[in-house]
Amino acid sequence: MKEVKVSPPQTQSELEARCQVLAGKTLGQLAAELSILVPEDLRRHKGWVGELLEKALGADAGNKALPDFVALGIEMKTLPLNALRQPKESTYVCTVSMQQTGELLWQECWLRKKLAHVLWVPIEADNAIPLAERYIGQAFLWKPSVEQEAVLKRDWQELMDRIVLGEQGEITAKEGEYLQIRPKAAHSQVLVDGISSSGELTKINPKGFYLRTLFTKQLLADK
DNA sequence: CTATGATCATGA
DNA sequence: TCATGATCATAG
Repeated sequence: MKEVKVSPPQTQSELEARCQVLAGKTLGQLAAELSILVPEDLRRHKGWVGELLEKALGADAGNKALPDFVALGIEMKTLPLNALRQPKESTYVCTVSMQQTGELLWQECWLRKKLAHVLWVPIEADNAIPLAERYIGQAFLWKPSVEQEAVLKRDWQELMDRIVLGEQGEITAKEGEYLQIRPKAAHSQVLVDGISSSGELTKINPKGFYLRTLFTKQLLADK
């Protein structure tokens, strides 16, 4: 089995056309076309669906800190759906830098850049459906509305303010309306440098920004 | 270790 | 039941 390589889309309409073709296929069909093996389940392959879709659409960013479709500046995210066809999980966006001290600008932050233009790909994710039989839905492009961006900016600023104050150890996933901060690491024993409230260097568990399911439900409803 | 891709699994 | 906190895989 040799994996099929898909070239990067050159235009947005080319990307949309590829999504049109994917919609209505199962993950098993798509994997077969690309000569990729379907795992038993996702327990030890949590990123498999996202990686499959990136390959199918020709994402070319690899694991670099760039949008998936570099030339188009578009980020791709899968949107796992439950049996009710509603988003089932929160969506990971990016890592939180734990040693910020000075001024932080929303206009320049990584999170805003990542969410500037997103291709959402809904995928059946009900665990009652075998992985290979799950259907791919109709993908849609999204840019934050003025209202959405205002809330994201507020959440981001409130959370980043606490990190600047050295309170990152106290942040829980309960904070934030659309955004939340949760652990993002191989396991809870992984530690990175952070700044404590007294300004000292301290070790803490890495964290990431996630979009709440409440928010992605809205996106799906509004599309 | 950091980035990418996320879902798992348990307590409330 | 469901969100929070924990965890899994891979590349560079």
